[in-house]
Amino acid sequence: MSNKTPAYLRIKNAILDNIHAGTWASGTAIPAEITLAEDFGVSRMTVNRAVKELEAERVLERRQGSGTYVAQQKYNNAHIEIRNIAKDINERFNHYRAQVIAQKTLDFEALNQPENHWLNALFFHSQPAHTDKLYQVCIVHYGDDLPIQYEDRWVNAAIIPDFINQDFSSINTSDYLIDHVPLEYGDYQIQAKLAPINVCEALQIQAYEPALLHARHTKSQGQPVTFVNMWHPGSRFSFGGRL
Amino acid sequence: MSNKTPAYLRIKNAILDNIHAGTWASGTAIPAEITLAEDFGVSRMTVNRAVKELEAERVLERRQGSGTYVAQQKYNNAHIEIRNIAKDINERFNHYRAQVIAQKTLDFEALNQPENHWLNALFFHSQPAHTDKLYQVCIVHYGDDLPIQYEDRWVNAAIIPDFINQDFSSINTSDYLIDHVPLEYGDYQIQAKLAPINVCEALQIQAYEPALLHARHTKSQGQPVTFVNMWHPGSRFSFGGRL
DNA sequence: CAGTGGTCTAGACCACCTG
DNA sequence: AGGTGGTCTAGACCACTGG
Repeated sequence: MSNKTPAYLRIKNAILDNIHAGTWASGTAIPAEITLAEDFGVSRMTVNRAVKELEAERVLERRQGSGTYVAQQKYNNAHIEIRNIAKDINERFNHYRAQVIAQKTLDFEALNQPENHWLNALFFHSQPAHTDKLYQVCIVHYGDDLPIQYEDRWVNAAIIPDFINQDFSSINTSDYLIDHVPLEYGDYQIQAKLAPINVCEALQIQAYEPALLHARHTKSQGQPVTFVNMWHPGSRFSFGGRL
Repeated sequence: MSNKTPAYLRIKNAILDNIHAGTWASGTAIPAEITLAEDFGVSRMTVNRAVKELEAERVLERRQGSGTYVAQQKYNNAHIEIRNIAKDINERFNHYRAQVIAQKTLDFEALNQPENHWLNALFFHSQPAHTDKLYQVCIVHYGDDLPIQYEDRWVNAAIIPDFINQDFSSINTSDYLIDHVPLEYGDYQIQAKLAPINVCEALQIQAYEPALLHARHTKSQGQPVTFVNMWHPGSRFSFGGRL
């Protein structure tokens, strides 16, 4: 009951609820800042923050002098596609196989361990609630029995509670996520790095062999859904595309 | 002041200037919000906006109760578009400089050397004519005197005969190409690799440090125009973007 | 023109970190 | 305990859009 949740977050969620429920359809204008401020009993600056953040997350679009509109559902416009490693490997190799290394739940207590604080920053504004949970899976993807990708993924349990019960040696994590949530926003980073020891071993590479790290953070309707580190052996993997 | 630029932008730029000038080094704390507010003669909320945006841009890191710190600067680049390294570096660093390492012409005889056969495959269907020529340029791009990119580029002389006469320490190769030929198609590849010795030296990195290689092949009206290898230090460069 | 978002103020209370 | 960022208020003026 007692919400120590910041007002701007309550407003963001309320707006998202309205969008999700279909009350505010894509392309239509939502109430003006001043109206929302009155409705929620807060100052306009607080509403402004909520709306501005949803704009940054591409849930809303604002036009000065005109209004604030619900953004159109966006398809994948030729940016980095959400790649499916299973399909990619099947295109280039004869045989694809996934080996699940770990599959576990991080509860409130685990999230409060210092080594997991960076996850809280990504998922829970650094302040996990007692009910917050993350699922973690580590999967090695093989092409013709050669490791191609080490996938280290965290998933917000509140959004996809059933994620942890899947058999990811037969179901691809990306496929499962795409089927169960509309992924609408994310950022990624691609780096060349030396991989940690355990990753090197899983990928069957030497410690000094460059690895290609593809990290991605994905949100759906303003909520962080998943963060994933995808490590690839530099010698067996490259990232390609067309302009 | 009667400047038309918003106060929060002036403050952002002032902070960036201090970082670029080295006054505020990576990892050190910058003045508190209230201090900056007094210094700039604005309210704390205005400073808050400036600092919060720089945090979102990963220029600063904030810790509640502790302070605001200059983040480890890491170069970031979206690789979807045809990017201009000069512009990118100018956005991120104070000073951009290009050093031309080599600039030469490969004639029919040179193209028939075994070590150049792969170029023939890319440009001339493996069968160069006597009149076929390629230009080659090697350029190191610096941000604040730190090497960010080693550019090794080959250009089809038949399409842009005047390419070789340009001064690429002042003109960007991409700019020149875009201005002189309609680039309509290309493919790229991104790899993690150990760079050749000469590239390591030019980039001022150790031989075992992973490098991020971005290779691109561009065509215009069905004719191969340019092939380029762009090497980046893994420690100072990453590709990033949004979905 | 009236309504909207863009920006800004001068305060305030709180949670958190560090000495 | 004192300083820091996190949040919030109740106003304000401006620039822009639309009818």
